[in-house]
Amino acid sequence: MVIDINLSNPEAIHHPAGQGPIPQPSLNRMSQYHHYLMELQDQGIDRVSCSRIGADLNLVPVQVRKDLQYTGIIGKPKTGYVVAELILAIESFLGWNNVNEAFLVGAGNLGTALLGHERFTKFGLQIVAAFDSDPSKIGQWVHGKAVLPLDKLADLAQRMSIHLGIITTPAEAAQTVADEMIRGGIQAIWNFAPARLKVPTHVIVHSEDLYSSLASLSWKLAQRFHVPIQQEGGTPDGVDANCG
Amino acid sequence: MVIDINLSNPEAIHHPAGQGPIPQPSLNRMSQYHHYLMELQDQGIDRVSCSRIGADLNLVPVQVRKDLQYTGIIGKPKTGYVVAELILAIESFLGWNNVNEAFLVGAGNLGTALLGHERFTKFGLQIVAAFDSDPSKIGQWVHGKAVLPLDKLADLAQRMSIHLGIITTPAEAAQTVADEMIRGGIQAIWNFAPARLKVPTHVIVHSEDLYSSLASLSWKLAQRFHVPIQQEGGTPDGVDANCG
DNA sequence: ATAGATTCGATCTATGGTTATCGATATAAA
DNA sequence: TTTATATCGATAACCATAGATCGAATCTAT
Ligand SMILES: NC(=O)c1ccc[n+]([C@@H]2O[C@H](COP(=O)([O-])OP(=O)(O)OC[C@H]3O[C@@H](n4cnc5c(N)ncnc54)[C@H](O)[C@@H]3O)[C@@H](O)[C@H]2O)c1
Ligand SMILES: NC(=O)c1ccc[n+]([C@@H]2O[C@H](COP(=O)([O-])OP(=O)(O)OC[C@H]3O[C@@H](n4cnc5c(N)ncnc54)[C@H](O)[C@@H]3O)[C@@H](O)[C@H]2O)c1
Repeated sequence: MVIDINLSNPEAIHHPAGQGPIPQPSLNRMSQYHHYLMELQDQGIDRVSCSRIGADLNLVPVQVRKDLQYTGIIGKPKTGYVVAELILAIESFLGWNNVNEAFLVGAGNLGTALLGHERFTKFGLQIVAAFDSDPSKIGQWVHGKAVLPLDKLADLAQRMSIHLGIITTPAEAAQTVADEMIRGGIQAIWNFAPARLKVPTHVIVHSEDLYSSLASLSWKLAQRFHVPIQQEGGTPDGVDANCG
Repeated sequence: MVIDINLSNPEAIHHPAGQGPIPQPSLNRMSQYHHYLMELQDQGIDRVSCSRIGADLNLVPVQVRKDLQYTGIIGKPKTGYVVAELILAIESFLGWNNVNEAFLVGAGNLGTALLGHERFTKFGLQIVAAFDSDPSKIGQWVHGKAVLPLDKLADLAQRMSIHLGIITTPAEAAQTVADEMIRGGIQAIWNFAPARLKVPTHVIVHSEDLYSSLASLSWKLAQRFHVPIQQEGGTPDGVDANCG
């Protein structure tokens, strides 16, 4: 999910050159393009067209073209784009060529998984420390990162100029943690707890709602089994097969 | 990101009573409503209006009303909805009152986190077994679930009538795993690997693309720091604060 | 009992994102 | 060199979703 979307404030999202806003869905597709292009590069393919990308990613070519235009890349008729250039364009567009140092709070199941995910560094995300409130976890090391007491967060974030916070605590604690992060000057929060965070407008919050995805999935699955009668001229199962 | 959306096929999504399609964004919001209503119930509140919900969830009341109508719930003017009824309506709508038994493949970092998440059972998801290809993991128990060899999956899925598969393997293995799941008659796949799965049209795939979220987040963060000049009458930072 | 306030449900409009179309341009083949 | 074809980039049409409005229903307070 993601889905997601659901901009409570439909304020335009502007991209660096100021050449107009970028739709959130386009932004979400960027990492797909990036991943796909990396595969192409591994295969030694150095040029690619929107039609090719679209065919492989199940998108109409014109949508691919529009999305890529936001990165500022310029393609050549008949040839398409240079894969290497395109990858760089996307990485630069997303800011993946700079490192974002982050603090993670909640060294539990999910937090541990994220802490152990080295691949994040390839995408500019460097989790530098973990925080928890559980005395038995404080002082331990998880995947090479120290678990510190939560009350050290704000001060450290400020001193280390950390701008990104990741919340993997239970929902009940999420707001407290977010407040603490903001107190430390953190600008953006990646929230995995199913909670609506109240934050000042200048703070970016991106909530990863797994339950929302689960809802979507189980609804579709329920459709599949409980309404086999429904047949009104459309597809046998009126449910789209691929979304995310 | 949640997200998403990105229906490659804009085929209508129909809901049980066949009273028209439900927008994917509405579906995604359902779990938010559910979570919020549970909180209300904990606080002993038994009635709620769309205005109230909207105020608390940062949505306009009319959108809340529309979303809730999809569940078939019927409200009373002046009073609003009965919280308990509404919760049941949403759960029944999403199929959360039935149990979805699932197989998980890839008992690594993320897989372990999911296996250990008991709360899923509250939402109808019961992960009954894990699978892996790593001989050192096979035969072990993770959070009380056996880790079995992948080649047992198809047969077991069929015999146990498992309809849901969860993929938490590296991207390279995802397609193989998906194929195996489909061979076992699995109808829906919750995919956490950053890979586009090719599946028959009758199989539902929901990809949880964390990199996509990360992209969105890091783009917004990059905006924040690299374009402080941009000031064209709108908000100081033209980036929306809350999305998911 | 009646007046007033509030909210639901339905219809209509606006916005934003997706998709189709068209001209321009670069490559490849004749 | 010329011609055919594929692809880009821009514009325009289209469609889904979000948001506004309005009448009808219900509750509360006088
Ligand atoms: N694990 C999953 O698969 C999964 C799936 C979906 C959603 N989530 C959500 O992710 C979050 C974390 O899930 P989890 O399974 O890792 O839970 P967990 O219980 O394993 O870990 C939570 C951690 O947060 C710490 N914590 C609690 N209160 C804190 C506070 N006030 N300050 C700092 N740390 C605090 C706990 O000590 C613990 O280490 C939850 O909100 C959960 O709903 C998890
Ligand atoms: N851990 C995270 O925080 C995180 C974040 C974003 C995305 N992801 C994605 O989730 C997936 C899993 O991540 P992870 O960190 O748990 O990786 P991991 O390496 O810890 O675990 C992967 C597991 O899959 C198993 N596996 C490999 N090939 C297999 C096959 N063919 N059949 C069955 N099992 C196989 C491995 O033995 C291992 O146990 C990856 O695709 C990763 O990109 C993970």
